[in-house]
Amino acid sequence: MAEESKEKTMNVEKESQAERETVIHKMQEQQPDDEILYDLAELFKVFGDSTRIKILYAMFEHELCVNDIAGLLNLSQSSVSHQLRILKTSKLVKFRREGKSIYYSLDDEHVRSIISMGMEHVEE
Amino acid sequence: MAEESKEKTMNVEKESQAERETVIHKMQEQQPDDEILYDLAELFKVFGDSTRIKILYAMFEHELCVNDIAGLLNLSQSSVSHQLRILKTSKLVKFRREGKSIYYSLDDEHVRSIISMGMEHVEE
DNA sequence: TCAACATATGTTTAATTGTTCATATGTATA
DNA sequence: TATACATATGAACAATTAAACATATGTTGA
Repeated sequence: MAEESKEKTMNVEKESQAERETVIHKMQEQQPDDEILYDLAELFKVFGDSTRIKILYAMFEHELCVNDIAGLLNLSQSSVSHQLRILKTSKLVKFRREGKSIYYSLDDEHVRSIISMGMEHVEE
Repeated sequence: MAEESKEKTMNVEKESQAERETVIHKMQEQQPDDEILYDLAELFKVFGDSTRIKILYAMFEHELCVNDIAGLLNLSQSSVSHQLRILKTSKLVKFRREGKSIYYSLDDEHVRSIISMGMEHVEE
């Protein structure tokens, strides 16, 4: 009796173990291509620098030119320009020229959403 | 006449320039504390590594133990464990012990949302 | 308690990356 | 077109960090 119960339990465990392996196997197929996950990581890497986050956040409400940003955040013009290039390349910001100045702004709503979600997580 | 028109234009430009400066000044006050933006960047930094993204994505549907992950993603046990520690510290994953194994899963819906948002941006 | 398994941690090394300084490009105006 | 202003770019350096290897901790069952 105790023997049977034990065996039964073991069988159940074996089965759920086998099931788990099947699930895991399926997951391996469902997992997106490495390339896409690599791109995804690259995207978050761009958000993962405090200077760039400050720049992005500053543009939340209003477009800004390079000098505005440098003054606002107390950063060198060069540093801001380098970071804006990275943000441009990742399509996180867009820009328009007006005379001598170039005005930058957030490229789309995804950017806002991602930052907002992150904020919610951080503020807990 | 032409003179007056020019002056008027200049005034308008001056005013909007002053307005812009006011707006920028307000922004400086609205900008969250440096510390929060620093934490936010730190959070995204955690998402900004392809190994960690792969691990997180693997856990999208199902909890996994360290060995599962290592096997699934073809990573060393050590590497997975190190990365899980980082994910734990950032509260992106939670875990429960079952016998010898420790099962990890995504900590909350924010994690899923942030990754999904990122995916949408990348897939464009 | 001991052996085997699962996970965690410490350390070293190679590669990545943000900033700074110097300089270049581009634009408007006198 | 010459000068000043706004932005971009190149190169060098310092700091960060992921992976690998070795080892430690913790758990189970004999």
